[in-house]
Amino acid sequence: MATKGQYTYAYPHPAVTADCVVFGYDGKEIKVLLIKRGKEKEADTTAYVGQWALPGGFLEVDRDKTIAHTAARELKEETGLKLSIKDFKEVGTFSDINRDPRERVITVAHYALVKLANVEASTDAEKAEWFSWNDIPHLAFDHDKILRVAFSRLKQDIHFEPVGFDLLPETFTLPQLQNLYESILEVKFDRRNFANKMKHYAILSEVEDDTPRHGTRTPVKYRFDKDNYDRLKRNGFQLEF
Amino acid sequence: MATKGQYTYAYPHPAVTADCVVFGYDGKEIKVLLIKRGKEKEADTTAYVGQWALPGGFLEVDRDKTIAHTAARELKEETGLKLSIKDFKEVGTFSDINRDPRERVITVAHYALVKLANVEASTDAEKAEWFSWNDIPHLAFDHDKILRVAFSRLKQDIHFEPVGFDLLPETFTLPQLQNLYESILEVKFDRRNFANKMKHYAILSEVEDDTPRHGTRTPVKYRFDKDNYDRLKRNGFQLEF
DNA sequence: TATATTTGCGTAAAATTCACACAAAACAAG
DNA sequence: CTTGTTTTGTGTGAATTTTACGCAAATATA
Repeated sequence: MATKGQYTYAYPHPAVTADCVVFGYDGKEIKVLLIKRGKEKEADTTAYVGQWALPGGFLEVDRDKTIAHTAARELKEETGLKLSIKDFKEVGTFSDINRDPRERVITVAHYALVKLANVEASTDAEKAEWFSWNDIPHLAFDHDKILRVAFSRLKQDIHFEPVGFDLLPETFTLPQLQNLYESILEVKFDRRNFANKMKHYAILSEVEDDTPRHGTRTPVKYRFDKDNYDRLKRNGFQLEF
Repeated sequence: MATKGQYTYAYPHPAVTADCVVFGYDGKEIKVLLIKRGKEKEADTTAYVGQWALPGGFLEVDRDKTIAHTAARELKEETGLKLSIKDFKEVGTFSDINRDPRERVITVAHYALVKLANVEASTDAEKAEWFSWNDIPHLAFDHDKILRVAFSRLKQDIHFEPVGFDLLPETFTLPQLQNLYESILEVKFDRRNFANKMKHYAILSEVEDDTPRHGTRTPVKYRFDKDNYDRLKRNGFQLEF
C-alpha cells in the first residue's frame, strides 16, 4: 500500500481530496473549468495523465483548516483562480473503493459559481480551459459522475438561492437571466410570464443604460437589488420555477 | 501523530469516519438515535467517554466499498440497527482541523429515516437510546452541529421526497401525517387545507379500520398508495408545503 | 347529562399561474 | 431606402391553486 513514507498509523488511512466543479455562464451557455492532468510535474498527478479532469487535490492534513480550504487552495494552484472559501458549496463525497488506481482516495466534491467575465482573465490558460456544458470531454477518474451530480445539485439549489447573483455580470438583460434559468433547469419559459414573475419578486432594478437606447429592440439592462433579495431570502423566500 | 502503526504513507493522511443521524417518529415527536460513548471497550472510542454521540465510526479502507457502507456497518455494530445502504442520505462532510482531539478526522455525516415501531425492537438498548428532538443532550465532538445540519437537510429534502413513507407506520391518520410535516418543517397548517391537499395528490388510500369506528372522532386510517406516489415522483413530483 | 375537544367536510374569496396578441425597434437583404 | 424578419416589451382574461373559514358529528371528560 504505502512505499517508503514516514507517516505511520495503526490502521490504514485513506487519502482525501477535494474536487471543484466551477460553473460559469457566458450569457449563452453554462461553462465548466477543467484542467489537463499531468501537464505540470506534480507529485501526485501520476494517474490519468493527459486526460481532462476537475481541478482538485489532496487535503493537507496539517494545513487545510477544512476540506473547503483544500478546494480553494488546489483550485488556485491548478488554475490560477482565487475564490473565497464561502464560494464553495459541497456536493458530496465520492468514495468507491477503486475510484483511484493508486490508493484508496475519497474525494469531497464542491461546486462554485463565478462571473465568467471577472475570472477569465485570472485563469491560467496554460493549465486550465473553460468548456461549454454541451461539449465536455470524457474526464479522468469518476469525474464525469461528479460533474453530473454537481449539476443536478445546482439544479436543486436554484430553487432556494440566487444563482443569478453569482453567475451574471453586474448588469444583465431579462433575456439573459431567462436563458440562464432555462439552461440550468433545462426547461423553456414563456418570455412574458418570466418577466412578470421577476417583476413580482421585485429583486431587479432597471439600470440607466450608458449607451442611450433609441428603441426597445436592445433589451433593457438590470441589476439585482441585493437588499430586497436578501430580505426576501431571510424571510424564507423560495424562487419558484 | 501516529504511534507504532504499521501502515505508512509518504505524506500525512486523515482518518475518515461516517456518522449517522437516525430519525424516527412516534406519532407525536421526531426522535433521534444516540449512543453513549465508551460503554464498550472499543479501540478508538477513547475520546469523549461517557458522553452521548451520534453512532458512527471509522472507514475500513480495505473493506467498506463506500462511505455509506461504513455508516451502515457502524450503525449495526453500535446500535444493533440494520439498515440498507440505500437508506442513508449524505448530509455533508465535517472537517474542521481540531474536531477530534486524537488525530485529524474528517467525517461524512448521513441521515436515515426509520419506522420507529419496526426498529425499536431491534435496537440494542444497552448501547443506544432514542431521544426526543426537543430533549437532545449535549453531544460529543461537533455532533451537535452535525445534528442541526442533518435536520435542516431533512427539512429541505421533504420538499422533493416522501418522508412519510419512511417515518410513519403502515397505517396512520391524517392528523398524524400533518403533525409529522409540522414537526419537520416547524410550521403549523390549517387542518382542512392539509387534508384537501393530500386528497388532491391522491397518494393516500383509506384503510378499512379493524376496530369498526362508530363516529368520526376517531380519525380515519390511511396507508400510502405507493404506486401513485412513485408515478408522481418519476414525473417530477414536488410536494409543496 | 352537559361541556370541551377533535375530526370530517365544503365553499367562497384571494392570489397565482397560464396562455396568448400586438406593436416598436433593430438588423438584414435586396 | 424599402421591406421582411427577428427580438424585445407590455397587458389581460381564463383557469388553477391557495387561503380562510363555519358547522355538525363523535367521542372524552367532568
